[in-house]
Amino acid sequence: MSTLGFEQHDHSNCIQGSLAEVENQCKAKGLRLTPVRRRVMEILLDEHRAMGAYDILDRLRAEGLGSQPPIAYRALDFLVKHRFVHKIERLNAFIACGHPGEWHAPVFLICRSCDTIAEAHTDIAAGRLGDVARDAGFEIERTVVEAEGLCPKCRGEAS
Amino acid sequence: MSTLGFEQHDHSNCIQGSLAEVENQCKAKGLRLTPVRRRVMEILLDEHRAMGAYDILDRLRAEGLGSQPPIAYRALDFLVKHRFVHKIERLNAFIACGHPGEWHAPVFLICRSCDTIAEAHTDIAAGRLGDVARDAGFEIERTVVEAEGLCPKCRGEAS
DNA sequence: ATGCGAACTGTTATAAGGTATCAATAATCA
DNA sequence: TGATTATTGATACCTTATAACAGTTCGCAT
Repeated sequence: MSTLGFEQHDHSNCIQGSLAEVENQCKAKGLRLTPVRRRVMEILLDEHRAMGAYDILDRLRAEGLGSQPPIAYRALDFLVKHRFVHKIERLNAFIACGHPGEWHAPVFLICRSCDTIAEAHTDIAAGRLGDVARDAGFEIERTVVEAEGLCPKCRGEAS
Repeated sequence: MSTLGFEQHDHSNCIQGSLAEVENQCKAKGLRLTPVRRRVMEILLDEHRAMGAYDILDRLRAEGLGSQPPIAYRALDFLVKHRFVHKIERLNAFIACGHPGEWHAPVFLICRSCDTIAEAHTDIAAGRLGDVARDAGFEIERTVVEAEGLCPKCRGEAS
């Protein structure tokens, strides 16, 4: 189990590292990290928060990289498909993955107060969810696991 | 742990029972189960599947119970708030709860082939998700746990 | 190097999901 | 009964997402 997101970190380093990792993964798998896709990845890494597709599109538009919804959605589809980016279903928003490319079933902890999102990894399908699926004879292909609540910082302030 | 949804059952009985349960819960808690709210609950019980808000609105409209989006969304907000109905975030759709009113954190198993959805209950926050949250110092208030894959029936057919 | 198929981009149009606002009405209770 | 609150009705609007098709670029086999 590992968690990222509520701690401080060297962000410029994290951007470079993640981007390099995405590039490596693409090279290794023969995927095309085109300028739009690369830029969407960079934007999400840079902002380090969940962004709506139209927020991303606004930034692309400002940079002359495309101004219509399909441009952003197609890039996001690619990045999500290859697990470089995750979609937060609860928020209809997208966030850069903390472990790009590695196989994992992510778990998100969403703070309703400060909107920070932590991404954790644990073999959730081996836990209760796995029990439930096994019991029902259900074969899991993808999971959406999101918890909403208060992060450590906001918990402290609320009390 | 309990699962409902991939088995056959006496549906008219299940509708009556659930509706009676909702009525009881409302009476007990002093909630107003108005005609629109009651009808939305009935529609969802009747269809026994995840429905979009606009699907529900179409049925309300046909019955003269309101024709504009807020009518449906307000009724759904009420039903979701009091846990008589759940929202499936992955599908932007709503489904009648299998255990109306009881406290629970639902888990959904969504079949991508036949669109059937099973609702299971397990104390998921006490499992891996709980571990992750505890580790991060995060206080969980709500959870979204949805698995996509193949139900027993479609698994059999696919092989 | 050239031509072919597949993948990607650009563009238009539109579908689907959801909310803000304010006026009118109905229920609750002092 | 009158004040208060919850609910409904209606208009307008915003956000999120996709379909469809034409044009372009890429990668590869000849």
